[in-house]
Amino acid sequence: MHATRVCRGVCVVKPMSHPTSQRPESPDSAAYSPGRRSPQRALVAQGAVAFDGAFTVDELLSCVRESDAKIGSATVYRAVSAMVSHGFLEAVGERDGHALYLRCTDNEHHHHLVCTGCGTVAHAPCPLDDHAIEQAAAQGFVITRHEVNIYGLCAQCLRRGDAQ
Amino acid sequence: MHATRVCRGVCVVKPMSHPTSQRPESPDSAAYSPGRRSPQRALVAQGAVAFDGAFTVDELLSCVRESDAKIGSATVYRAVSAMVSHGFLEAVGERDGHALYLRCTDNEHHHHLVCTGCGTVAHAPCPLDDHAIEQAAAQGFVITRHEVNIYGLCAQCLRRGDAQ
DNA sequence: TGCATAAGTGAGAATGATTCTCAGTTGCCT
DNA sequence: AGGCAACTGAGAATCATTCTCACTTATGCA
Repeated sequence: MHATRVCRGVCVVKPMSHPTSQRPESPDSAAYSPGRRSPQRALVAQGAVAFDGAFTVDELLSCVRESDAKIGSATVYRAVSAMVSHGFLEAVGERDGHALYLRCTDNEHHHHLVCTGCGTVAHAPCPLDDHAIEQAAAQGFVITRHEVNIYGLCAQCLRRGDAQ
Repeated sequence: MHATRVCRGVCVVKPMSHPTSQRPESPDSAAYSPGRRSPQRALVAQGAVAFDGAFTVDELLSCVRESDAKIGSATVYRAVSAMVSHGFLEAVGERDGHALYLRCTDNEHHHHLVCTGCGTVAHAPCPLDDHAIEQAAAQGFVITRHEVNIYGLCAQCLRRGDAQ
């Protein structure tokens, strides 16, 4: 059951940069995930924060393996899953059959517009405004869940003339 | 590149019924798919029309196999893929890891609200109104593609108290 | 009609992201 | 300190979907 606030407006939040070069924050695993703290989960959280846009589990795995070469892919999948269910990460669609995730600190309910060229993300409004929900209810429907995935190209990728 | 018309309103279009009992239309394969006509593709199209709501490829396969027990699953996947790219079918999300498809004759651009209990479908408005698109453009973004999947429960399933 | 050919078919193998299993390991609570 | 549940790594398993390949068959043209 999502929040149903209308949020109009699309604003760029995160220009992409290579995640391996910096670690801007050091989030404690307790900050995003319930249960025990482990160095692996902390590394995965750090990796997620280091990405400035949408990323796949594979990309996150590569990033984390630079700090811990022996970390298993199942561990990263498990950590991502925990972070998603705890709201630290959001699923924002897919790229070439790989699920895309995003660290978004904006608590206002909204969706994301992902640049298919570089992963840069913009905010997008939620389609489920009060009007839509009322009309669904008038027909006897109760909405329980929704996914909105929007893809496009950012200014930089348009300039570079990236395909797709 | 989708149409961007705003379409407000949610209306029930298709109460679900068992697809095996009737074949309300007999669409010619030429009507939905380019290329050669084959009895298999015609059967798949008939099966798709027989469903009054969202269905998975598996369900469609079972339905079609009542007419042609030897039809291969790859054939149905290929036919569904052709129908989707020709606009005869639409992907409307997933159920238990199986993609959901829908035959919708409404040409107005909109999305669908799928009952997770029975597959009944309602129309839902598109989130990408002019305002959202303009604001994306103002940030340099060009939207190329979007997916909106909404799930809920219809009046009947709510009465029956179906879970999820 | 008869033919050429490309598109469609069926069977089964391949793919590949994700999940599961299982035997350790290790935080954390008492 | 001890107990135990949660976490980990390795690799197997899952399973929807796609691919391959040999065969069949619409369809357009001569």
